[in-house]
Amino acid sequence: LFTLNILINCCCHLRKINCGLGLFGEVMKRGFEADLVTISTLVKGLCAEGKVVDAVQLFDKMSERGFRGDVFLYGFLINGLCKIREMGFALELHRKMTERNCEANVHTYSMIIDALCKDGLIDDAVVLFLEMIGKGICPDVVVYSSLINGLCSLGRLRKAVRYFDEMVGRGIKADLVTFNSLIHGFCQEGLWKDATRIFNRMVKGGISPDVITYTILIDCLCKEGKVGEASKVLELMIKKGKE
RNA sequence: GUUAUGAGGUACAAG
Repeated sequence: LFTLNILINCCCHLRKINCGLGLFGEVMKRGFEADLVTISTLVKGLCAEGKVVDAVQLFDKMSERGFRGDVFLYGFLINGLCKIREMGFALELHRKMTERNCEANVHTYSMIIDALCKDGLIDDAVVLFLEMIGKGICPDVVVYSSLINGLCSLGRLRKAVRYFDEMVGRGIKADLVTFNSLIHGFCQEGLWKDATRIFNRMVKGGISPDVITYTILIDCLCKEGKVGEASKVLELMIKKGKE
């Protein structure tokens, strides 16, 4: 069975999930029982090729036979469903997971919260966020950044800043992605001065801007017609790159 | 011994 699992994994890496499924069928016929790793590997492979629906079906079929998944397997499925924006199914699976005594973790919540934010369903995301805290699961920088990013893309900057402060208040350090999201949010509203202020705060906090940070600022400044400012940022970037 | 140095967050452009 270990051999089978390794072979299936090879198929997945080669993006040949059908070969993996073939092996799986062959071995099942010979009376072997697939285990958690077999199913997880197949599910992951299917999701990687965008065949999320097949992955869910496989999982359901195995579940009928008494198979029990773990948080990781549920995580793979939820990840797949979130990527294709099947949030109804993702939420349902998340609920089922809990019912089956498989506790959700920060990753499963994170994937769902992020996907809801991307769909502009911030309020639903916040419900999940509160539910998570209620269960004693601590949101991390990724969860907060997802919310902040979601709020920023809707232009709800006040709220975004509130979550930022709440996060810092909890002792969670904002990272590069968090700052990039905030800077981008302010830029989108044309508030490039505030964006620059946040940029400076980030640098003071010891976080080095990356190419994305500079792209956000330069893009925004150019679109605002502040080409002079933009070239200053560009120069700064080049100078920093040489340090 | 296997999925597993494992699953989650940010820009522009392209499509």
